[in-house]
Amino acid sequence: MARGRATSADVAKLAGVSRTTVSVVLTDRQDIHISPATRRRVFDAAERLDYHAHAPARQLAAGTSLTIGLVLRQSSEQVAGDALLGETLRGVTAAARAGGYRVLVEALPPGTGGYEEIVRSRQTDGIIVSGPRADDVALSNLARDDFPVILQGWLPRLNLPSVDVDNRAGARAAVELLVRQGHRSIGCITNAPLAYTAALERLSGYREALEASSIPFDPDRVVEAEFDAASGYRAMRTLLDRSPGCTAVFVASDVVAFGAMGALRDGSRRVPEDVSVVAFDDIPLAAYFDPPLTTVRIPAFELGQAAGQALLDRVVGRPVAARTLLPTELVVRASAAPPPVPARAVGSPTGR
Amino acid sequence: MARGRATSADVAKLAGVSRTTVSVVLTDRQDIHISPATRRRVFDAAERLDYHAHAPARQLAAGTSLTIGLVLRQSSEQVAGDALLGETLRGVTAAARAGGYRVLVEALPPGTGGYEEIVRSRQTDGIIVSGPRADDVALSNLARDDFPVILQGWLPRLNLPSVDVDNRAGARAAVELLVRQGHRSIGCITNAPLAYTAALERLSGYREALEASSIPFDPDRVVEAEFDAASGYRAMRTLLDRSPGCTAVFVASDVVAFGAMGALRDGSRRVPEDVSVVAFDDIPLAAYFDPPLTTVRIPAFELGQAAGQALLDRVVGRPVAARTLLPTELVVRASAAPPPVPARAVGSPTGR
DNA sequence: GTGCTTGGCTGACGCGCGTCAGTAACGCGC
DNA sequence: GCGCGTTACTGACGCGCGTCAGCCAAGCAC
Repeated sequence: MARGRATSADVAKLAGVSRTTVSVVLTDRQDIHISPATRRRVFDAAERLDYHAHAPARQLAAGTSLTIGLVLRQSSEQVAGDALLGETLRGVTAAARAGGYRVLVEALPPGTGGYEEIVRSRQTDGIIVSGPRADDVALSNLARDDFPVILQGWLPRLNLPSVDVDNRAGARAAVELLVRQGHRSIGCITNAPLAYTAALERLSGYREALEASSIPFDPDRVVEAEFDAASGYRAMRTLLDRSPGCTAVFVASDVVAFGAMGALRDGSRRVPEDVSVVAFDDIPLAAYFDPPLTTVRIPAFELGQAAGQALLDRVVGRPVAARTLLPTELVVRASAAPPPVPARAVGSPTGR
Repeated sequence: MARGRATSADVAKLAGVSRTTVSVVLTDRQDIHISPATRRRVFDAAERLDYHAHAPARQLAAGTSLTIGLVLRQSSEQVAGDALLGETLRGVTAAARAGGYRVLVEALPPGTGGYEEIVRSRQTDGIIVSGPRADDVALSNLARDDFPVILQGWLPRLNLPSVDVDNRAGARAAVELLVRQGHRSIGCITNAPLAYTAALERLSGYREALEASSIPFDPDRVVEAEFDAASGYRAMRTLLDRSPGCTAVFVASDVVAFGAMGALRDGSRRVPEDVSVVAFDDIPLAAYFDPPLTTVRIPAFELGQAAGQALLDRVVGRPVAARTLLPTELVVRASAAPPPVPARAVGSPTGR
């Protein structure tokens, strides 16, 4: 009885007006004037009947679902390890709510599909695809059919608006700090296989910083990890093997860095006395690493919010930038310090 | 043109059948027989037109949204620090998908409201409320009106089905390990203020373990933290002040324990040589703590899955247990060891 | 041939809402 | 008194689908 059963017709009858008037009042349409007295009667009746408009009916009639989709394409391990996911999710929902929208989440490991259905069936007005992969057929179909899609992350080919963090600039800033501290032998452990654009971008930032300081790039000093601490541990062992002379390492993920620091401990290297570590993400625990981690902060909430906002813009037809890059911030803590031995040119930008 | 514009009428026309037949075929109704030939014609036509049923229209006609809601009531800090959120979310979506449902997520810090609207407006057929608070008026309204609601977490008063991890048993197992190792002076740092039932339950488990071993409960040895590593750091300082004699601490959250271990380091206590630490959650990083953390594993994915399944059962009217408690598992690593000094009765269950 | 089933399909209604063209009442200037 | 807005509201249609009673032809027993 009380289960939201009242319809707008009931409200109309109780208020002594037509259903149209009820609709006009409750959707708060500005272009049609209804006298304050009538308006009030409608509100009262609606409240008395505990009326709530039936969302599907409204969606059918209005032609809009007022819902956006968030599709998580990351693998299970990525999701599990992504300490910033909650923040990003909050950002998306915040942006959606601000625009009067809801958020439908689809967590689909790559391989499984079917998420295009939620937008093709008009259950959502558009989707944000997080962690897109280049081999995603559904995604290119959607792009071809001009559905509202925003990429959170980046894909080179597809002509879809993307919102991301400025991975390259962030990585560059991190490595530049190491250079400024006097390091010349700097390793790099990626956050993921290089098929992931974010990993590639961060690696590019690393290279840029080296090149800007005329430090030759040495492929032997780059080791790929994949998302979790275990891979970071292994990568650091490999790096220590291949390039024992490194005085600093840029690890492109805090979680991976956590494992890497474990490997340094096990190899009896002190951080930062023997080896400096700078990482990427600034997860909540980073400040409590031992030593506290110097890392590049990702504005996770803002990232979600920006993606949500971009999608809403796209949905209502406002222009959307092809690529939005959110700035990062280097958070300096204690895991990076000048190198141990002769310490050439401490404090000067390069050793030129 | 290609934007999902084809309706079932178009399919019917192309296939040379009625709209009813199209509906019957595409919704795969078992109780009405359609000849294989006709069936095939319908499928072909649908595919040729790239037909996708309009979800809102279907929802309106069928009276079900095939969508469930997941309402996150945790504070922003909790969400940010909840390393297991992604897993739980995956579990919920997995259960939903298995039942043909979608998941709508509402991330609403306490204080903000309005989430009851998604179920009152029939946008979702039911909701899972994660991190429910006792003072949530919307929640009691929903319970009163008999809407399908599943609590993830527990609330004493409300008569709503709940799915949770067995916090008490998990905590008890953790503390029993410490007792078995010979500890008699065991502190406790909660994961949250005791207004949170999970925190209270874990504290109860701690007390039970002590009582079972005839170790007196000392309120001075219990310090409340709140979700993050910073509070764990502070709590441990307090505990060290108040009860310097503790040889072990049960910290009811890995993240809090991470901060607490920082405080131990700063206080020149070694783990586990001077102080043993056992925690709760088993976040992905726990295995890489220094030393690797002995902790109680929460089956996060299964938790979400169980909650999702319970809600689906509730929605279709199947009976649902009033309280489902998922078992935890004590993961023994290196952060707990027998106490330093005389080590009374190592290996025997209690020191009786 | 008649009556009765059965399989295979359709016509028409209804779900609850948004919306537009239209109407009735009213004021106002001349 | 007439024309001409304005204001405040309503009637009726349509959104795209699920569904049920009912229809027709074919098969079968007698």
